[in-house]
Amino acid sequence: MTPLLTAFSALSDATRFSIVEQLMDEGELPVGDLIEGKGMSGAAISRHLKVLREAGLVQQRVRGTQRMYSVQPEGLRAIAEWTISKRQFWESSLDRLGELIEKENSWPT
Amino acid sequence: MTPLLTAFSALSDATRFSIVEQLMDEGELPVGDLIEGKGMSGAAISRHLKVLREAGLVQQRVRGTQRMYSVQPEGLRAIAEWTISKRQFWESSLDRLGELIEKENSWPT
DNA sequence: TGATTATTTAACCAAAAAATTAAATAGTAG
DNA sequence: CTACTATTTAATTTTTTGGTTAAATAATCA
Repeated sequence: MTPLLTAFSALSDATRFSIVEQLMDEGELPVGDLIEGKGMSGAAISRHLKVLREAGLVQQRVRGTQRMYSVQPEGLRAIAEWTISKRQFWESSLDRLGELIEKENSWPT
Repeated sequence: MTPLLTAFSALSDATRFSIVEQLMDEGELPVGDLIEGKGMSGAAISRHLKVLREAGLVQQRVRGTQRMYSVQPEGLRAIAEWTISKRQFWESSLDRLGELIEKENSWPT
């Protein structure tokens, strides 16, 4: 599977998506912190982390007895590039998007 | 499932992704044209189209005996918004991205 | 109306994905 | 070295996904 499809696939699961969001919000975290509040066994979270790792969305670092996880740009960049390359299909009606992007700062055509 | 996760899920399948790409490249097409070259039965393609429709990624229009499909911005916009809102995580190393975006045209912070 | 074309839906099956519990690994501390 | 903590891997089960063929729908045409 292409890196882009792998990234879409990894993010299509609610648990994995919430892990990525948490790492974006709170920065580098040990697995233990990622298990809390997900309503799932540590083993399940561990396997989700493996999927995210293989998709290039997160990276692992060893600190003593724990593994620290953080967001890795690679997988995300694949999505960003694709999205931007297809922007003609979503930028047309800027209604809600206007909240995020001022129209002065436009993309190159 | 949230619209964003539904969109990721819909695009994570190679066949569905290629349908979306084809519609973006060639514009509105009847189902028959989408079946060709996908190496799969029409019934299978029809079910993939249903998934894409429910994800808001494509729309259907009836023309006589055939259904014409085209890209719909909704689902795509969910991905675009999320990607842009998280750009700090992928814009850092602009190496390959520089090909798409001139640095003068930057996003608002 | 009856046949033809285009597409969807139904019933079914195999393969992949996601969860569980239990066992294995690895680092740290006593 | 032994025990403890943190996390991963194994074995197993359940659920979901994606494909198939056959039947159902719908519009058009002779």
